[in-house]
Amino acid sequence: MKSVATNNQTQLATASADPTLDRDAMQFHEALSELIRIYQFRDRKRICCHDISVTQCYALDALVRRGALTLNELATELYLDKSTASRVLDALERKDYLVRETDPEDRRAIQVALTPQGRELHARIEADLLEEHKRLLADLDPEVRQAISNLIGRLAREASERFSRVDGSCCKAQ
Amino acid sequence: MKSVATNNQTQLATASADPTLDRDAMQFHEALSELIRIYQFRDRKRICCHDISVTQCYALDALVRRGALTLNELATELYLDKSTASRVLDALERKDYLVRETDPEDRRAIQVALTPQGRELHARIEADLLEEHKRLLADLDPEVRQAISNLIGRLAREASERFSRVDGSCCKAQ
DNA sequence: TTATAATGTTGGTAGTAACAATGAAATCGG
DNA sequence: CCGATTTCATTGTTACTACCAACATTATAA
Repeated sequence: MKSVATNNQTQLATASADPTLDRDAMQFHEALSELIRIYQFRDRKRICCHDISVTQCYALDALVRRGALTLNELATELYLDKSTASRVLDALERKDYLVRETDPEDRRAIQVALTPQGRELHARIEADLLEEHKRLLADLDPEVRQAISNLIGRLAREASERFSRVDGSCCKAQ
Repeated sequence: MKSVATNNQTQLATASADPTLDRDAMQFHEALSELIRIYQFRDRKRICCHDISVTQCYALDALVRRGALTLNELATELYLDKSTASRVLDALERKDYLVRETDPEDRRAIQVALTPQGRELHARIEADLLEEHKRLLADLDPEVRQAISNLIGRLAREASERFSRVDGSCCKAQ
């Protein structure tokens, strides 16, 4: 179906229905790949500022967005193993960014809650990112900004649906 | 909403010049964060299909885009330490996706070149991604597709400039 | 009550990535 | 030309991440 060394097949697949789709998709693919690539590398060196890692940052963010969570909920939210999530919490708890509290309704479970320091760190990181994004948007027209946000939001939603549907566990790698 | 309860200064900074920028930037920030987040998690489990990791995939991609490279060039391209890049090559060479060849002009250096298998794997991965992106774009108008690609390309370029300029080595983490 | 399931923790293992040190080859200065 | 320095790639070491499996504790079902 998709041995692409040649591009005849993909053309055949959709050319009749939508002649520009292939070219548009190619352009989109190149642009998005580059964007993802840049942000991914940036993540390693910049998002995780102040003294936390990328995963820890996502954990903080999840706790701000969703409020106090149990470890299982957090692990699900972050697509992590619960043991990994537990260790992520260890690190954040050591730095006083959150606390584990036993759930009064289910004494097996814990409620993970941010401390003021954790909330403050998250706010600082968010503010930094927002500032960056503001600079990126500054010289665009307001209606273009709106269009971008809408489109990116839509992309995110569609991507999310697609990825959650498929879920083949690839990448054991080595 | 969100974390930004704290910062009046960002409002002061630009409110007079551009009244919608703050709100637009906020929306953009949320949309983009979500997109990045989704792609980042997907990376871990899906891009790296077939039998290679994310980093290995980027290495393949760099070799396709830039042709044969020395290890140093590749490490720079991937923002990796030389030693890490060398081990990435180990893995890919073991799977016969590339070969190391001594550079005839500098016998300290190696030229890393893809094998036919490596090229074919890259083509297959690209084709998969392209197919996904095609599906994402399929129900958008052609002019909207163009606008998206242009905007994303621009975002990538601006982000790239910004990130390469700053380069504070954060994230020692733990 | 006992059996089963769920929650979170810990141990073990593998992979990733950085820093440091090394060997080998090229380059520079005298 | 020769020694010192620099550059290129690799190996050793260390730290972190993430997965699986096993476990103690608690909840729920039979």
